[in-house]
Amino acid sequence: MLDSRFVRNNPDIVKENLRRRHAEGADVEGFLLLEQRRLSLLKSSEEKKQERNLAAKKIGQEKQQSKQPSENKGDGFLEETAARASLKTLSQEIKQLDGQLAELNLKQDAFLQSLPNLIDESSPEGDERANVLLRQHGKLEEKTFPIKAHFELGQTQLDFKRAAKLSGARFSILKGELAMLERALANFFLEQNIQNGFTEVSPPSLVNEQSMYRSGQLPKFADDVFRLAGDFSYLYLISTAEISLVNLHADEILDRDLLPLRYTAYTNCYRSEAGAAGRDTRGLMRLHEFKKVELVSICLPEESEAEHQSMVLLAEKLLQALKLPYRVMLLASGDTGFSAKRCYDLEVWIPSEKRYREVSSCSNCGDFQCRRAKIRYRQSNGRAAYPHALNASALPLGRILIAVLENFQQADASVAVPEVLWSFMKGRKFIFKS
RNA sequence: GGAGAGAUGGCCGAGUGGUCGAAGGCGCAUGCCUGGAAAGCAUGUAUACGGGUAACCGUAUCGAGGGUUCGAAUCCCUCUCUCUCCGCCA
Repeated sequence: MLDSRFVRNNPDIVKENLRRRHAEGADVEGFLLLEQRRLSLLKSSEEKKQERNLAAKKIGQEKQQSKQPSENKGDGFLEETAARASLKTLSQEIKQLDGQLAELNLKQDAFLQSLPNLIDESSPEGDERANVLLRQHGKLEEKTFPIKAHFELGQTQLDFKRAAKLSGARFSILKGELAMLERALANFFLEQNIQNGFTEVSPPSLVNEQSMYRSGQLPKFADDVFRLAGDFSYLYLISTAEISLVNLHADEILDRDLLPLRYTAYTNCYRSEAGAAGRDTRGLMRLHEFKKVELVSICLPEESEAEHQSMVLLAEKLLQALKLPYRVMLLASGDTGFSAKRCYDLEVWIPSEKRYREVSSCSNCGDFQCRRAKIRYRQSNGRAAYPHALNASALPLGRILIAVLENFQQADASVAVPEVLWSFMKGRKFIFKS
């Protein structure tokens, strides 16, 4: 969320940002008018409160004094009731003003919640076609045999038919060696992340509405997430562990020395894929439920750039260790996520599709999420300030399984297990060997 | 699910209608003391919003929301959360 004062004082920057993000439609001018009205109401409400407080205090003091010696009372009783009557009117006026204010505050909040983060200067302008290729790693090998898509491998170990029976489309069942491979990947990712200074967290996968707002999923992306029904309709299924991890320190003022706080979590992720009907309908590419290892870092503003770079590098190293060909893209303004200032995508080579597909978005959100979530830290001058929040997948299991199955498949439809996973695979060097 | 207890500042904890943004302690910061440190002493130490170049001023906040009152941390109602005991349960 952007600071209301910032929006008030820099409406042109906000408008320009909306244009760059191809997200026009937010009524900035309307917001300015609303703020004008809100601030004038606020002023008169506070002035009336001051008047009321002073008068009430005076009554209190007089009462104290009259208690002590038994002085003359005179017709003080009459005066008192008259004064009280006018104060009562004042109180009612205040109540009315505050009612109107509350309404405007809600509108203000709704508008600010709907504004995306300011895009970083370094992000190229345009939609996804303007994304910039930063670097590429790994060789694209020509196989001597026809490549099979991942869902044509593994026979009964990758079972979409039964998954449909249990749950419907966009669900999967992994069995045997394939399930083990998924677990091996998860363990490998987690252990690498831990070695790189991230603390493992096992958080809830169901979070309340407030958590969804705080990390930026709501209100804009209500269609993309699953929500429980009935008595538990305040709970949402997380679409990424980022939600749980960012909310860990919501409403806290952190000791400066605690930063950076680096967390990694292995969780299921749930997405409605509302806008993706008909896309990636086969295989593991786009599911309602998938598993992912996520990174989140809360760090000092002056360190967030370096932190961003090192998190991308960490995710890249995982792909390198698996020997998967990938490339790194700097996302253009129109393709960068709602909460992010700047975002790098890691894309891995998918042989059956003959193209790179996204496996990780590494975002620097600046203070956007922390302001929303009221995460602060104590500066050395004693004042509280918002730290920066960053997140990255490292890495998602489904899409990495696809990449492993397809990139390392053999002529006999078996698949070579990447060497770094052997120890997690009870020494298996191949799976699907008949 | 049944019965009970509780929620106050970074932490602990006092406070049952007025001078309470809130005693006291811990922690932290600065200064004095010291060869240096500890102890001791002194001073300071919440957040948000609005106004002001600033010093500062105003308003709000004692789990959340509502009510009573001239005035609420304190009284009333609703909700949320935490803890203890019993029952059930992976």
